[in-house]
Amino acid sequence: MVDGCAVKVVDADRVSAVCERMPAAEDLTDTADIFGLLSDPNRLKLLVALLDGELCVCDLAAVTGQSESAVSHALRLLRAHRIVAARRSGRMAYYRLEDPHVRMLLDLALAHTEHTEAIHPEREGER
Amino acid sequence: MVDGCAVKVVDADRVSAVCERMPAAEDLTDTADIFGLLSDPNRLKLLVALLDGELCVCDLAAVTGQSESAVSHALRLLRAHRIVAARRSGRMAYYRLEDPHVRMLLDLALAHTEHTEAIHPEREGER
DNA sequence: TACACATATGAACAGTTCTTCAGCTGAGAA
DNA sequence: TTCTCAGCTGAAGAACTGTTCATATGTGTA
Repeated sequence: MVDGCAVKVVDADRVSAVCERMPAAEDLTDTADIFGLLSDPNRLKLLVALLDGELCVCDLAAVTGQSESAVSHALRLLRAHRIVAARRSGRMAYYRLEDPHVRMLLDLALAHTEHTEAIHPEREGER
Repeated sequence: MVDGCAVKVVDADRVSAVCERMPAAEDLTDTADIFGLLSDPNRLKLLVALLDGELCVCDLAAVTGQSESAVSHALRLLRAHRIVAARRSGRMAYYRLEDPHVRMLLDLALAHTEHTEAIHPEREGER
């Protein structure tokens, strides 16, 4: 299970302990993928819009201020990862947030950024 | 506060209601930035390694199987966003996870991926 | 002092991701 | 059937991101 741990370590015990607890590489990349899907402001806005319930593509475009094409591309990606799901009705497509796990992440993340008074870093902070 | 909402909407009421609840664009981009920092498997691995406490750069490199240079670059980014902080001791630098908000996101995300039995999608899923 | 070591940094390249544009599909209305 | 409308898609270019290599800084040791 241990990859390249123990090459030139300082605190060998802590290193192997941390390696023990390290999740499988596959789980880490899956998790990173989810975060990646949430890391685009436009996609994030779409998902936030869907927190309250389903919306059709053109309403999503209106709410998020994106082109319908851009929305459609974004939804396709999210749909491929089963984060949203579509319900079709005539020529309309209604999307909803399907992944409860992602919903929790969104709730947690938004709860914080709204409280935290904009600590805009961006600067090379050393302390 | 409402951007370009109400252009060509289907359900005008829902659209304006959702626009009301939509967080400020600035908060959304901040949140997206945080998710972006968590969206790289190597950076994620570093942060997970730091969940239990501080580690020096070379131990982080050993644990995560990355070059020390790569680790240093990643830590610089995370430091600039105040997600990690460094403690210097001689020529060593010990890093710790500084942002409790990010810690919560990591805990939540990992708790799920470990339970959820690999629902590897990647396919164009329609239903 | 000179050297070795831990970490930091800048620049450059490769790979990925986002956006836009043009055209496509399929459902409903005329 | 034909037209319009909602949504979908692929391709192409631009913008961004991560990695590597070479070099720099700064601390402890000889």
